[in-house]
Formats: sequence, structure tokens, C-alpha cells
Amino acid sequence: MGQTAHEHGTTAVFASVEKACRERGLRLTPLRRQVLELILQAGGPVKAYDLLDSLKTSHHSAAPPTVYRALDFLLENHFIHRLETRNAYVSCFHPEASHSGQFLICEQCDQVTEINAPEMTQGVLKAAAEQGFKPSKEVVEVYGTCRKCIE
Amino acid sequence: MGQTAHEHGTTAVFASVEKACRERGLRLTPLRRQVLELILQAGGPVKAYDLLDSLKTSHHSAAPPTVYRALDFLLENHFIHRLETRNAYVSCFHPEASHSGQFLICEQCDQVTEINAPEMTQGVLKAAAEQGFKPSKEVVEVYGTCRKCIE
DNA sequence: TTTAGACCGCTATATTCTAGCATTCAGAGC
DNA sequence: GCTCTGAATGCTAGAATATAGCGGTCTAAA
Repeated sequence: MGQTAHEHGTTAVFASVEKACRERGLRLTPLRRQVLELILQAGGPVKAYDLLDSLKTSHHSAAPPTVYRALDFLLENHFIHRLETRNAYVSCFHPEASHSGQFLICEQCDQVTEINAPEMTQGVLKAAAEQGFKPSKEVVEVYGTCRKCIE
Repeated sequence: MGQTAHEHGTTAVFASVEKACRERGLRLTPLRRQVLELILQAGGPVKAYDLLDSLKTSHHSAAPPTVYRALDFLLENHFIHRLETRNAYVSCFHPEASHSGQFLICEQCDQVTEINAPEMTQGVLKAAAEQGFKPSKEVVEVYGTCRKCIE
């Protein structure tokens, strides 16, 4: 359960994003495609201004809005996630499903693993219900040490 | 369970922070005290630059580091929390206990409720264990609609 | 082929936070 | 009390992150 886009195969993710765009009538323009590629290639969290620097090498006119607009598109359509605690962006390994992201972030190696923990979601729902609160989106980012860095 | 510092009584929180400082040998300087007061009075999430503006009225020399250093002190000692998704700061309703913050954030009225949901923490621990991940800190921020705004 | 809306180029600027260094202050040890 | 050390603050500058706004261009649908 816990997988990175990298492990999942960037080409597979790419194909599934393209499929989703066709189905939902979304325009995966060259710019958006390139930003998504950069995030997939990174295999981990990327900062907006690093993306901008990368873009600039092939796209002289790139400016902050260039990147942020592409990121907005990818975020809105759940093709990537934003790591709120890091101001960074990561690819999403199952772009078909609409979901909130839950992440394990290693403080030693910065590796990020997206998880899907129904118990956690249940806990959120239960706690929210006790407060009469109707949840729409949850942000879960857990810091710690990953398996590799423990060994 | 689920309480805001405001409901809990700002003076009570204040007293408990003062007690904690005495016990741990921390210096609750006038500046830090004032920043804490401002956050308590706000009764909800406050932005650093709003604190700065408030400070400036009584403290002409206040600059960004003035606020951020006070916030750092308060955060380190768990007297306040930072809402990662909002770049905002909220008071902590039980400063004695060391804990990670879990928050319900209303998208209509911006009210923030700190909760303590063991099931959620259990869910995090279980999911982490499956990955061989050793968690040290969790950030949970749930967006939605609060009871009042549903009515 | 026209046209509305989406997309992009571009400049500027807002917002959030940190670095770095000088000065002042509080408390520990004498 | 006096000195000394580390903590706290004053202050300037600037880094890092993100958005506003406007005009031009492209796309897809009527």
C-alpha cells in the first residue's frame, strides 16, 4: 500500500493522466505536460522555483505564473499533490481516484511515501462527527524516519 | 474533547503557560507574552504579519524577526501551533501536554477546533508500521464545515 | 468563420520567512 | 556589587513562495 510515483513507473502514471484528460475533456498542454514530467522525473518532492529553473532552460519566457498555473491545473485535477508542510509538489500514484493525500515524510532522506490508511480516515470521520463537523478534505503529513534510514 | 483556547479561557491558558515557563526555566519575556496575548485574544488563526501590525502600534521597532522569534519560542515550547495549510498560528488549549496538533478547520467561518483523536493517531501508527516507518510528528488538518455553519 | 473562453506571456508586487550582525539584558559565579 | 556569558532583541537586508492583472493568442464549438 504505500508507493511512490517513481516506483509505479512514470510512464504508467503519464498514460493514466493522459487517459483521464481525454475522458474529462481536460487540456494537457505542452507546458502542463512538461511540468508533470519534471515532477515525475524528480521522484520526490519538488519546489516550484526549482521547476521554474528547469523550465527556463527550454522555455526562455517562463516566469512564476507559468509554473504556478500549471501546478494549479495538476492539483485541481488531482494529478499531483502539494506537501503543505514543505511548500513542495509530488506526483500522485493513482490519478484516477479522487482522494486526499496522506504522506509519510522521512526527515533523514526526504523521501515521501503516499499512503492510503482507511483507519486514519475513519479516525478523522469519527472525531469530526463528534464535533458535528462535516469534513471535505484532509491533510495528513507524518514526519519521521523511513525504513531505509532506520537500517 | 475539541475546544478552542478562547472557550477554555485565555487567562487560564495564560496561567498555565506561565506555570510551564517557571517549571522549565523558560523566559516569558514581555514580547513573547504580548505575542501570546495577541494570539489568545484573536480566538482563531492569526497571521504573522497581522501580529506584526498589532505589535507595531505599541512597539515601534517591531520588525518581522521580532514576531518570528517570539513565534518560534512559543512553537518550540508547544504553547501555540502553526496551521501549516494556512501559514497561521493558533493557541494551544492544553499547553502542559506535549502533542501533535489535529485540527478541524471550517471553510465557511474559518473557525479552528483542536481535537484529540486517538483513533486517528492509531491509524497513523498502523499505516506507518506497515511501511517500517517510525513517526515522530504528525500534521493533521481537516477542512470542512463546522456545526454552526451547517445549521 | 466567428466567437467565447481557456491558455499563456509578461511585469509587477504581495506575502511569508530567514540571515547576519550589533546591542542590550538577565542571571550565574565570584 | 562586578564580571562574564549566553540569551534576547534591534535593525537592515534579502530570500523564498505565491498572486494580481492585463493583453495577446490559441482552441474548440456553434
